[in-house]
Amino acid sequence: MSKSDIRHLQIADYLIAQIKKGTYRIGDKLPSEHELCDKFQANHHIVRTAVARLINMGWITAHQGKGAFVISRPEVFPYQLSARTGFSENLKEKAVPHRGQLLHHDRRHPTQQECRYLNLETHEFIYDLRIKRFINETPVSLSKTIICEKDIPNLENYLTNFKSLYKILSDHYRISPVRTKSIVQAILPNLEDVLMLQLPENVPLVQIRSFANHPNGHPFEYTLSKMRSDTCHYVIDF
Amino acid sequence: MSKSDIRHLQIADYLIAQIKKGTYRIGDKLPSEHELCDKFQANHHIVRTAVARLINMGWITAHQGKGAFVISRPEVFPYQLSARTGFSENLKEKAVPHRGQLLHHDRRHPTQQECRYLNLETHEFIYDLRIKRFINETPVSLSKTIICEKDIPNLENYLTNFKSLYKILSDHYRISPVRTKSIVQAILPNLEDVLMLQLPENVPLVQIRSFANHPNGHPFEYTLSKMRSDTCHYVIDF
DNA sequence: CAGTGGTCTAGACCACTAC
DNA sequence: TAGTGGTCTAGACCACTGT
Repeated sequence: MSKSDIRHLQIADYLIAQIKKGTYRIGDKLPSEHELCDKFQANHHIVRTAVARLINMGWITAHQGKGAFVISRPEVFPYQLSARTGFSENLKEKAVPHRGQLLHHDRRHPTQQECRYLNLETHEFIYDLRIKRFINETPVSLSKTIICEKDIPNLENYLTNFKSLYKILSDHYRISPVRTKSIVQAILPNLEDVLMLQLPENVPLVQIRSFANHPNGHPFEYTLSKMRSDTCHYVIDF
Repeated sequence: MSKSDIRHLQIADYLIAQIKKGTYRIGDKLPSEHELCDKFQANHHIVRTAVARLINMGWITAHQGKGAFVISRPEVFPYQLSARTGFSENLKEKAVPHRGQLLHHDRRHPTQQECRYLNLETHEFIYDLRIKRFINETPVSLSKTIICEKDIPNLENYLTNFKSLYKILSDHYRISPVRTKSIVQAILPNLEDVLMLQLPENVPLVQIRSFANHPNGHPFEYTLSKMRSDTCHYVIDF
């Protein structure tokens, strides 16, 4: 049996084609799962996995009790990946409501890997920040940032009423980190990501691991971020 | 009912934790689905969706008749995303067996979108190339490239025994395109991608849309590529 | 052949929405 | 209350692997 014979993939493919063709337009309600079962002479399960595929691919959303609707694609925001910009800097030029929420912060010794990344000794200290970011009050990304403590003593003092990390670094330390390298992957969210970002279980995320230097040139910051790419695209200008 | 109560997500999470902890090591066989059903007192279906999740997340592979095994992560290849490099140029420095296969080529008029991208009129011509790329004989990416015909007349003549597009451009036209912009997203494969890349249905892919100029500065090439990110990571140096 | 993963059916029960 | 999507059970049948 070939993949192309698989019933739920066929059904998903057919529904996507219908949406592309305009049979179902943006905002339209799809037939109910019950109706789709009749139409395709298939089981509830099969129809559901097909529908789930459309949800994960970003074609539709479903709401219990209401139905499944072709997505009115929210505006997609370009997120510039460059040597100099952070999340807020990127969006504030545009008139986009956005914010960062500090989930957790910690001052601790670095792990061995973090020592390699930031060129530190294990007895030194780092700050470990977990940040959740929103656009239009929709959660779009989770990130974990590790920064050398010696460059930014007493960071804790500035973390109340957190808004933007790069703003704190700029306002209180006059540091504007310089991104040197980013590694890009596509991943599926783990259970924590699913809960934190209120995602369907199989929506793909862009994961970026970035390294940034202190303006004076030494390794300063390591960030791992995971972002939904249905609301935000990374853009690189060369 | 919260997402964290969902049985198959719990089971997947548990199995992942076991792999991380080392209970199952690289190359080990997981218990059979039947055994997992017993262990978790859950249905075949539920166990299977949990297992499917691990497959899609890249933790395990499954083979009919044999079992499911913790993945011996194949070497991950860094793919440099820069202004000047193509696929082959990127990998040939490393001793990695790789090749490109030309699936299809066409000389035709551009669509309206392609006209905008390449600054063309609808009566001009473009080449439309579909290329599938392999690393170690594993298919890793599919791409669609649109190039202005006027800069590369009679491209057809050089497409037999296709190996690398950028090599053809360099050898026969002395053109080395300059990438100006890339847009990065995470997507799920459509049915065609699944078949062509021999993928599990829900493995996330990195999709990159790139624009490149002719060395003399005018828009020259537009490429949409989809790549598995379990075998290849995009790396950007700033 | 038995054991394993892969696809599908039939049907129960729940939670949410709209009327 | 009826209709909708969401989770799960029980069990059939197939395809592939190793003996």
